[in-house]
Amino acid sequence: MNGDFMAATLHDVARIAGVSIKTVSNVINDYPHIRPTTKQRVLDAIAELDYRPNLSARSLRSGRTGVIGLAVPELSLSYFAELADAVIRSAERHGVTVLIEQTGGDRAREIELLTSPRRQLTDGLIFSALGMDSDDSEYLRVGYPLVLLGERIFGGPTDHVTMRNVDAARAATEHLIALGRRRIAVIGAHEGEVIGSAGLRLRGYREALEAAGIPFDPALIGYTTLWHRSNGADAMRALLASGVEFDAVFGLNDTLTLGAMRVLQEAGLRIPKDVAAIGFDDLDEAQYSLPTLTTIDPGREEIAETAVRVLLERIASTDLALPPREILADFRIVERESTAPAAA
Amino acid sequence: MNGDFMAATLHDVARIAGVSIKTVSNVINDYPHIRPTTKQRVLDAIAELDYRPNLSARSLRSGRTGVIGLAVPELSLSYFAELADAVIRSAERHGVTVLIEQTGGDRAREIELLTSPRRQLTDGLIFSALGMDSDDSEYLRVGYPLVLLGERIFGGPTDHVTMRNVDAARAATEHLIALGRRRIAVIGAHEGEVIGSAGLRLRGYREALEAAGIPFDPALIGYTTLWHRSNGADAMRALLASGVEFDAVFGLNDTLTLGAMRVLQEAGLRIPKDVAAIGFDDLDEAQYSLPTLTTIDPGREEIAETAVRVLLERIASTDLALPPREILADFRIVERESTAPAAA
DNA sequence: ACGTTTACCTACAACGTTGTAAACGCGTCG
DNA sequence: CGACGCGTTTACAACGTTGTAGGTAAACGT
Repeated sequence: MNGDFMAATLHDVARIAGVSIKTVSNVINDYPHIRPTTKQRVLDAIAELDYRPNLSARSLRSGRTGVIGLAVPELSLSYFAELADAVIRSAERHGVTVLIEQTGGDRAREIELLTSPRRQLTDGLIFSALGMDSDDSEYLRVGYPLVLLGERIFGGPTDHVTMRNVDAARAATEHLIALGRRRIAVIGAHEGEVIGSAGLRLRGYREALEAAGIPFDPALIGYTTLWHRSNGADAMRALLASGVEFDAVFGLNDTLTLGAMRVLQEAGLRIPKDVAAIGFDDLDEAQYSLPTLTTIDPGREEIAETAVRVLLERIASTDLALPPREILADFRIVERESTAPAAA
Repeated sequence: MNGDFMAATLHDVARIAGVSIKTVSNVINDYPHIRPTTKQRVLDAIAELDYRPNLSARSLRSGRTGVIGLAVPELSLSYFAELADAVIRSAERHGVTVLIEQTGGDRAREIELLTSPRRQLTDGLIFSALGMDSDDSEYLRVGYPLVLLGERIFGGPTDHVTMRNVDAARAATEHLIALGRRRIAVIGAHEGEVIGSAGLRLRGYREALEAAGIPFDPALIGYTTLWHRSNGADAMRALLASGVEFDAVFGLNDTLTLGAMRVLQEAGLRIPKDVAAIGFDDLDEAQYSLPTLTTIDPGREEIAETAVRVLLERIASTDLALPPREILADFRIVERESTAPAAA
C-alpha cells in the first residue's frame, strides 16, 4: 500500500495548510494565540497527511524524550513484575512510556546503570535499588530526576517512595500474636542488617514482641541470602531440623513464605492449625496458594503511582533546589486462610 | 560537583583533539581509514571530556534508535514476566534496549499499538498477540520490522517465533498415559478455538488420546475464558461438581494447573496418587508448589533469544522482500512430583 | 616524470523540531 | 494622528549527529 512511504513533516503540513512550519508547531503544542480558522486549516492538513511529530527531532531540540526509565532487579521476581505492571499503567495515564532495565540486584550494575548512556533515552529514572546501600548514596547525586524505591538507602539526595516496613511488619506480627501464637518464627532475615527490607521488617517483628511482652528468641530467626522460593524452603528446613518449637511463621516476603509453607506441609504440619503463616507483598499468587496466604499489602499500586507522579513533577520543575521528599505508602493486612482462627 | 554541567559534544572533542567533528564521528563509528595517532588523540579527548554521543541527534540523523519494543499482554502474568526478563537479557547481549508495552490482551489496544507514535521510539517490535486473530493479520503489515510471538496468527506477513504447541501437548498427554492414566481432564480449553494456544494444545491432547486408542470424552474438558489461577480453580470446581471421573489433569498452562491443584487438594484428592497433574510453561513457581509440578518447558529462553536475533537481522537488513520466517522452539518435559509414578 | 589510485581528513548540508526575535495588521489611547 | 499594545504569524537559528562530496598528500603504476 505504501511501501516507500515517507513520513510527513511539519513542512508538508505547513505547505498544505498554507502557513509557516512554526504555526503548525504552535498548533501541535497548544500555543494559545492562533486564529481558530488557521488552527482548523492546520488540523485538517495534519489529519489529511496523518502527520506524526518526529520524536527524535523533538527530543533533540527540546531535550525531553517522553520516556521514563524503571530499573528493577529482575522481572521474574513476581514482586517486581507486579510493580513494573503498575508503573507502566500509571505512566500510560500520564502519557509517558517506560523503558525497563534489569540490574540483577547487583551493586556494580546498579551504579553503572545510573550513568549509562541509556539515561539519555529517558527524562528520569525510577530506581529500585537492591545491591547498593546507604554508603553508596552519593552515587544517587545524578544530573537527572531520580526517584528511589526500596529500603536500602534512606536520607539520600533524591526523592524516595517506600513502604512502612517497620509498622507493617509489626502489624503482621501483632496479627499472629492476636491469634494466641507466642513462638513466631521469621523467615528471610539478613545477618546483621539494620536498614533494608529484611532489617526493617525484623525490627517491626521485635517491636511487636516487646510490646506483647514476649521474649525475643534468636533460635526462631531463619536467615537467607536471597528471597526466592527456594530460600524460604531451605530456611524452613533448617528451622525444622534445629528442633526449635514454633506455632507461627512470619515470612519477610510472600515468595519466601510460600516456599516455607511447602516445607511445613511436607513435614506434616497443618497451616494454620499447627503453624499460622503470614507473608509480605500481597502477590497475586497469595490468593491461590493452599492455604491462601495472609499477607501485607504494602501499597504497591500507590507506590507506583506516587513514584511516577513525583518523577514527572521533578522533570517538569525548574527548581532544582527542591528538597528531596520521602513518601510512605499505606499498608494493610489482607487476611486469608493461613491465619484463620482455629476452626475445630 | 557538576551541577550546571553541559554534556560534551563532537565539537568539544574535535576542538580538543585538533581535528574536525567528522573525524571524531568516524572514530566513534569505527571508520577504518584513520591514522592511529589521530585516532589516539581523539580517543584521549573523548576520555578527557567523558564524551557520550547524543542519542537523539544520532537517531534523528540516522533513523535508528537502538531500542526495540516488546508488547505483551500483562507483566503480572508470570509467563510474560519471565519472557520479558529473557528478552531484556537477550537484547542487552546484543547492545540494544527494550521498551515494554502492555496491551492487556485487548484486540483494539493491540491494533492501536502497532501504529502508535511510540513506534518511532523503537527500531522494531516483538509482539506477543493475544487479542488479535488470523483475520487481523493484515494489521501486521506495518512499515517497520516486526516479529510475532504467540499462537494467535499463523501465516501472517511477518517473522513468527513460536513453540511446538501440538507436539508438546501431545507429549504431555502421552506422559500421563504412560503412567497408566486413562481419564485425563483438561483445564483451560477455549470453546470452538482451533488456532491459539488453547486450540493447538487441545489438539495435541486429542492426538495423543487417539494414538493410544482412548476415546475422547467432552465431559472431561474444562473451559475457561482466561488463564489466571482463579480460572483454573473455577474450572476444576465445575469439573468436580459435574461428578465426572478422572485420574489425571492436563492444565493448558501452569497457572491454571496450580489453581486447579489447589481445588483438588481442598477436595481431599491426592496428587499424584488420585489425580496426576501436568502443566505447560515451566514457570519458576512450578518447582516450588506442593507437589512440585511436572510441566512443559516450551523453550522460552530460546524464543526470546531467537525473537531478538531475528528482529535485529530484519532491522539490519536492507532486503525488504526477505520472506517471512516461522521458527519453532524446542520443548521438553520437566518431570516433577505431580506425575511421579505411584509410590505406595 | 606524470597521471592515477589510495589513505586520510574536512567542509557543508541535512535530519525535523522548537525557541527567539521580530514583523505585521489592527484597534486603542493620549 | 502617531505611539502603543496586543493578537497572530513568520524567518531564522539552533539542537548534535552522520552522509556526501571533495580535497590534499603520499604511494603507485607505467
